[in-house]
Amino acid sequence: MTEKQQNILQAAGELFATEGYYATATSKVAKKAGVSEGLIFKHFGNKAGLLDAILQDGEKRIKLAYAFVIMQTDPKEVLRKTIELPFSISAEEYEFWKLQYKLKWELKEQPQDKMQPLYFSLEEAFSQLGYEDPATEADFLIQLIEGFGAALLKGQFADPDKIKALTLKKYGL
Amino acid sequence: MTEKQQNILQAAGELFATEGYYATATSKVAKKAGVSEGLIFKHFGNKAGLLDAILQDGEKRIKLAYAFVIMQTDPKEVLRKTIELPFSISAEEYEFWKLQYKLKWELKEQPQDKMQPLYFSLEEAFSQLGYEDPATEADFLIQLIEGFGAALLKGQFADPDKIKALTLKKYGL
Amino acid sequence: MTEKQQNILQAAGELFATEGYYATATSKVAKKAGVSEGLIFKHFGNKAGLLDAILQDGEKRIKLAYAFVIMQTDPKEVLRKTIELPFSISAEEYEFWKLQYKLKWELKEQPQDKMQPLYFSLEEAFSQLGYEDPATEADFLIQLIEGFGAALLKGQFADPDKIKALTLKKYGL
Amino acid sequence: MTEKQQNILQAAGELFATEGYYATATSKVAKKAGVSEGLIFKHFGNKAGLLDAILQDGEKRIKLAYAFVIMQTDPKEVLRKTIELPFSISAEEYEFWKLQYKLKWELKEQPQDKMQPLYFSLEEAFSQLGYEDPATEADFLIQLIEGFGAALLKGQFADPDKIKALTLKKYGL
DNA sequence: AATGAATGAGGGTTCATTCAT
DNA sequence: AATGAATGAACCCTCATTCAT
Repeated sequence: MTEKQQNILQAAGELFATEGYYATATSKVAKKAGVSEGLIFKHFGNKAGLLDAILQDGEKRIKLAYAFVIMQTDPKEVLRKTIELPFSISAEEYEFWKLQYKLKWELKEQPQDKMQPLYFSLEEAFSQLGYEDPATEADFLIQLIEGFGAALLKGQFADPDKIKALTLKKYGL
Repeated sequence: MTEKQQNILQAAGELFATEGYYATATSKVAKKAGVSEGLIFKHFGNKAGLLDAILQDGEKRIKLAYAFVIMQTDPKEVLRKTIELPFSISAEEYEFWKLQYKLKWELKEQPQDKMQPLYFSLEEAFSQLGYEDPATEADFLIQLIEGFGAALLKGQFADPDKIKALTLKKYGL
Repeated sequence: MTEKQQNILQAAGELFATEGYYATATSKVAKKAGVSEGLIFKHFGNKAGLLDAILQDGEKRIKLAYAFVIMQTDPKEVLRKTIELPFSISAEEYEFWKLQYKLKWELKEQPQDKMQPLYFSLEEAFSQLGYEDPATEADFLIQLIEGFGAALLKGQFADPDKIKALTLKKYGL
Repeated sequence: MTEKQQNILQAAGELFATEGYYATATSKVAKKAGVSEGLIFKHFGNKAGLLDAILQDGEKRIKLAYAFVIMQTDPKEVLRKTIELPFSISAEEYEFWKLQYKLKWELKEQPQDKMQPLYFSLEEAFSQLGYEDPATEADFLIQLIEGFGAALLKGQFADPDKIKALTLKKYGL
């Protein structure tokens, strides 16, 4: 992967995240990346190919983020790390996550569910903690943190810390 | 409002909901509405004006949906109706809600927060029920049902009823 | 000629004069005239018909302006009145003359030469005054005052009075 | 400047001169230039940009034409060359001048006055020749030749040579 | 006489993509 | 690997004109 390829991915990621996939022209990507328009197509075939490359790159990063949660052995720790996940997004990661959420709504064919491993891990944790219906609890929590992620990215929380604390408390953490 | 205007709004609503705003050509809207393309611009000025008309129409419907919740006097009933809200979307309303969610991510300038009235109502309910931090509880619940709405629209729940039951139970309902 | 017809002619005249014929939409004319778009076509057939009506109306006014010059008996007076013509345009006539000049350049088929009667009158005057080549002198003077008209309408003269005085002097008036 | 760019300018110049700026579609320009329509916008941004390019090109040519007059040292020669200017337009230059005149009336914002240098030169010449009011004489002559130019382009002179001769004679040349 | 909803052709412009260099 | 000139389809929008009322 040459430096220019990296620049293209970086520029496209930012633009797709802020403007959206359809609203971003390849010419804009080229300009922002400091690269000729033709090069994008040389490297990624077409606009969809460019998107794929970004999505694949994203999948790795997401799996990495979840891996840290999953590898916890203490079930309480699994829950805690899961809940803390959306609240710990750093400034650099911000754009990246915005892109993930945005594309989830913009694209017709949903990128495959990347939550699957987390789901199993949560189910196991709830089971160990003696919850009645661990599967549904896992579903519930996953949707909760997805919702939190969305709200945080759109700045809808007056005080994120309070929400985090309340959530942890609800799970006895 | 003539019949053709209605047709345009209907067609545009459906297309924006399924394809997205940017990905939908005005020519497609015209075709689907059985109308000349020029008429769209005669009535709504431009594509953004068409979107506005849809959004305004949507706001009315959303407020109506929430009004039913807010007018409950029993605080427990307020909570119950709030939680049941996303699970009671009928087939006809489905497209409409999909559009609302989709646009929330696609558009740069967020349509104003339509949840405000619900927020106050929930805060009051939690307060009456003796919750420690009613404001944060309201925030929490709103985000929860927003997340549920998104998940339902994308078909991410294996068994919605179980989720609903679990949620009600968590709130002692 | 109804009042609305007058309004249309008035509005169209002003718009054609300031914006140009091609750059003026019939919808703009209708709006300015306070009239429905359809009415223009009811009365004038099409946009070209509207232009024709204006042009014909204009011809009358122009002939009237020249008639005053032509009916002079003293040849010196014919010259003087001819020269004074462009400098005596009042504010109300301003728009009208601008239109005439503008259309002369914008339209492919030139409206017929309205100067013919003036030409004969000038030729006769120059002849009586003993000029060597009266026909060419008439051509010359007509072009001179056309140029002056154009310059005045575009505000290219620092001091119109001086130009007028100089011109009169050159003709011994 | 590639060859295709030249073709576009050439085609646009001719069409703007004969049909007018507003009445000329960019698709027509592209067709005449043997070029895709998109290329016009790649190179000139928009239709107005294309016009600007033509206008700037024109300014150079006009200045060149006047430079020849201005560099004369003999004041009589300055006058003579000024008067001869409009009568010496060759067939190739014809289109170009027609465009200049046409745009002067069609465009709202007048292209800057290109006559300024000639004006100073004429004022000086009249002054040297002992004319009473050189400034007004310069204004007068400039308007005269502008009028002649317009008349020649519209073919309003029965015998241009006679007009030229008469004009020279009036200035004692 | 008058309206205004409705049309369809065409306008300027953007965009993903190709290709010679 | 990289450029940038070039394309053609599609896009949003405007306009003169028609027609039912």
